[in-house]
Amino acid sequence: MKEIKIKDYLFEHGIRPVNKRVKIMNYLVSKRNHPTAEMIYLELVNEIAGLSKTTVYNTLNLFVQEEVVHALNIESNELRYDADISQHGHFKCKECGEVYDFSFNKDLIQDLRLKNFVLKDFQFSINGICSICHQH
Amino acid sequence: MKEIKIKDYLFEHGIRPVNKRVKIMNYLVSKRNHPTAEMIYLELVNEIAGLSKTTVYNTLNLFVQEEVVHALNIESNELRYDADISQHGHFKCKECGEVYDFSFNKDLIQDLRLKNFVLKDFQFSINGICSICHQH
DNA sequence: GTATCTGCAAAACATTTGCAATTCT
DNA sequence: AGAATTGCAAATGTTTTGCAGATAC
Repeated sequence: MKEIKIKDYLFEHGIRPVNKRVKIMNYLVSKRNHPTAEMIYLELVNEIAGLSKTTVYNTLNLFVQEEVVHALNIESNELRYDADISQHGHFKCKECGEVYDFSFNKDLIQDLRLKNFVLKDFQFSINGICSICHQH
Repeated sequence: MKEIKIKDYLFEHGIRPVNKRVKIMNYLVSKRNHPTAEMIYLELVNEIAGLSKTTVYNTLNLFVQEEVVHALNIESNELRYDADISQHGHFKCKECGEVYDFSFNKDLIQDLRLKNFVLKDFQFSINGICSICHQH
């Protein structure tokens, strides 16, 4: 997605597309690497003159609030961010730390205890060993 | 489960069943309320003379390491603990904050991207509105 | 008696907040 | 000009760590 498209996308979701926001969104959309705020800051601080961590946090919180980005609780000590807001789960490899997406069918949750519950946000994370690390 | 049973249970899992550990495990097993470390501390500090938060954390970390308790990433800013180590998910109500268990079948994951992956720990959390809050 | 456990205080760490300066339209 | 955004420094809140004293078996 081009930056001009991202500008439109943010604008359509009620987010003023100021430069730093566009750059951060562009990073999320093009890398698709489920980064932490720290990772985004470290990658962009050289590219964006005078970027601060506060702005990264402000921007990510705005994106989450306006629902163009999901915050992921994959690990307890850090929040990761994902611009893919379609329903999917995340697998994190204990060996290499890589995060992989996977799909699941929520219709297979059939528990009477959730009768008449309104299910809103799904967070499905699995950890283990990925196929690459498993070969060794 | 009686405290004597809990003593045996801890011992069988390689955990020396000292008094404070038995009390903390007993709390988790009898309440089944997915508490935070803070909640456990506040509930037990009156019952156990001179309990400290450090001991609560030490004990919970030991329980997680020895796999008699699961640490839950339901919310990003706090870890919750569950002595029910069977596979199940957690629903948290946005209104009342109550956490409910639900069962799921891991067959709902059908994704070729996880072929040859070793799936170890499952964390499935949903939030939304529970049936009680939804009536109002 | 020796290894383990405990608790205090301090440290670590990610994230949030207050507020003054800057920037955008 | 006026409102929104930014960034610094300080605050917050949870969890961890170092270490000396207490306790368990």
